[in-house]
Amino acid sequence: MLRFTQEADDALRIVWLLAQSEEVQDAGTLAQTAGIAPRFALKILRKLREGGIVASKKGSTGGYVLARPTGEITVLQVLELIEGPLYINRCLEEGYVCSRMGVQTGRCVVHRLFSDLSRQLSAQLSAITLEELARRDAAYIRDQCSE
Amino acid sequence: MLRFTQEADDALRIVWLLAQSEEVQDAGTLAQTAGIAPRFALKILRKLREGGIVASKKGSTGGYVLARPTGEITVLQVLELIEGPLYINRCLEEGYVCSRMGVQTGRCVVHRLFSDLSRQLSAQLSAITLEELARRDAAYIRDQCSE
DNA sequence: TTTATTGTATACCTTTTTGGTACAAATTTA
DNA sequence: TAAATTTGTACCAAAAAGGTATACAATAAA
Repeated sequence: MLRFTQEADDALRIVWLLAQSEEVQDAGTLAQTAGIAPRFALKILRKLREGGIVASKKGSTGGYVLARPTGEITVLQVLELIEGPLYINRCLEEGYVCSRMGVQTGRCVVHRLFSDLSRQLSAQLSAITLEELARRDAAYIRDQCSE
Repeated sequence: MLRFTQEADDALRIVWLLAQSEEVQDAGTLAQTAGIAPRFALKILRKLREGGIVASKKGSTGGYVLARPTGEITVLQVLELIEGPLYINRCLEEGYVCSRMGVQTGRCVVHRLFSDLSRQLSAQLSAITLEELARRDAAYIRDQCSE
């Protein structure tokens, strides 16, 4: 149905919250303010940590922080970390063998169409860093207030 | 996982095949040349018919034809007919109520991000008609041969 | 050193989506 | 009438997604 998963959406929200403050935030608080089931948030946080987007600190004053500056984390990185490589259609997957409609000769129209779209989308998403997102947010709020 | 469904892909292939020839083509033949399970193709063809993209003719010499000229059928129309409205994320759906992160004030960054992306993608897909697709295909083949 | 708090890891369950099938009925042509 | 085709409804099975349970390990503060 061409949807991002809930999990990817949630991940983005968590990362966004972490980008809003420099301080360590614990999983429970993050989950609550983002509106995510606590256990599920932990699952996501683990993936973010393994992917090097987030760093964790254990113990009673523990929690999570961004592992890198906001200018070095792109939306695409977050989404792909959760969902895997961004391919808009099955036939674009690594190692996918398709025997239909001229693929043998590299002439499948459908394949090329999806391939182009997928590339464009990836390019767009990798151009948006958390820093950029914050800039947009600020600009949006400014515009709202000036009305 | 942000994938178009197999069904949408199949629908596009069927429509593409129909666009290649003016003649009536029966479901069996279409299914075979497109590499789709025969019964499944029928299911798709029914949707395409209800959606006014394809016209059908019953009886022993029956089959399917495009209901409109190729310049008046867009890729978006075909995809949305199968998958429903193109929303890249849940929170963009009609009537979806989201209580998270400033949506109340219309300030949810994530929502706006997905909203923008979704709109862009829709615009792109609705700009591509079957006619345009054929043009691209011809251009592609021309380039291939000139090498 | 104990205890509370937090993260880590694995396995499991439930629901939804997706892909595909069965079968009977209706329609047209030969 | 017989054969070939579309039509329509209902159903089923596999996969993906979303979320939970349980047990365990690490850390910091009391």
